[in-house]
Amino acid sequence: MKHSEIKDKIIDTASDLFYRQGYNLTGINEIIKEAGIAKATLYSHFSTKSELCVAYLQTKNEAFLNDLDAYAKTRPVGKDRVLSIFSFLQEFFATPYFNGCWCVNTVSELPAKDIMIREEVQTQKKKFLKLITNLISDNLDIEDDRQEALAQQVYLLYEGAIAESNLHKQEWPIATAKSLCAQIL
Amino acid sequence: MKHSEIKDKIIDTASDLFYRQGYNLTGINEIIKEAGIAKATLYSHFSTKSELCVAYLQTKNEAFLNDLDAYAKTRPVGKDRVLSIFSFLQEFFATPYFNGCWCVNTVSELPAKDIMIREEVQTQKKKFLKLITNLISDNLDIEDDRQEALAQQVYLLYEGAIAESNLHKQEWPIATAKSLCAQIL
DNA sequence: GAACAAACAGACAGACTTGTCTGTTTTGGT
DNA sequence: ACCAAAACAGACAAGTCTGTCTGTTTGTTC
Repeated sequence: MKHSEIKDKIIDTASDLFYRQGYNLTGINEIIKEAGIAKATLYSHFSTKSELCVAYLQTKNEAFLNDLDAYAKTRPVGKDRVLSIFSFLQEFFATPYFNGCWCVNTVSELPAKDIMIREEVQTQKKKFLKLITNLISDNLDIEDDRQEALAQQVYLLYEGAIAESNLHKQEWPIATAKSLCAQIL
Repeated sequence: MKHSEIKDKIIDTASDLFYRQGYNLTGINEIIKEAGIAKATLYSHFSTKSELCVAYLQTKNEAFLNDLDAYAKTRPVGKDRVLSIFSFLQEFFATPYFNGCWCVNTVSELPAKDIMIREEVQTQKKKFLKLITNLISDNLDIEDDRQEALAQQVYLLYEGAIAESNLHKQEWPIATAKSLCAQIL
């Protein structure tokens, strides 16, 4: 296996475990066992567990933004395309892998003073907000100075929906957010 | 100190630490040191750390519902009284103690299979949803069959606001939720 | 084939964790 | 003033964790 392939394998395995079980409840030993690599190999790629956590968040978020963007493009231009972020979430919720938002989950586990990871999460959420803003400006006929405020509202609905559908293990928060979003667009 | 006073002291201390630092990052030894009690005393009141966690969530939630209810009653009847839940959140956010939602934070830390605490959180959130429903039916002139759906929307906005204001450490998600709520009432 | 880099297995240090247990001191009710 | 219940201090068991280190094996390049 190539050097970079091993690195990817580590990230993939860690991502799966971190997301399913949580960061603190997943040990380094479990990761290396699952990935089938030696401990020294992991530490030659990532010098701390925290560093691996950042890679996990980045990888997960990049895939999310790409998948969501591709998904939206399959919908007809207009309102539908903006609302598709909730359809996307509904499909994600229906899978057995769904466990809420990786960013929120990770931040909840860390001490408030762990600035590095909190900032990483904030950066990623800003990218997501940017994606929503672009969806709105590309698909709706709204004056420029209202776009930002509308994007924040949609963002808030999405975040509420993913958190609450996970907490209750029910779909209604997503449906509620979607219909409210349709109402304000 | 009376028996029940010691129990309260344990819960108060544990609540403070669990909320500030997280459940997994707070050890039993830290709690007893901070509370100034012996370990055996703690274990005579709570047989496991998990049991103490349930007491923490119940106490915190009860206080929250009572405080919120009392706060709302200081506002004029009508829309204002419903919107006051966001003013309440804004005041909470402004304190140095603010660290998001204790329920969401705790659930994020626990293994998915920890049913007991997840169910406790779901129960408490249903009580909160009930409080919102009551606020709506008491203060707005809305047909009965729309009340439940509206309450779910307001609930979703609140939950999004508390989570995101905590994640970004900024107030705008609360203001956004409040104005969107005012729009749909 | 020799040499060098990287992955391997796994022991180990040191510091944590929860929960139990022993034995001593304090406290409250009669 | 006595007695029992309860709180005290803290050692201890048995397990967890991250990160380091030693030594062996594999794979690639010259």
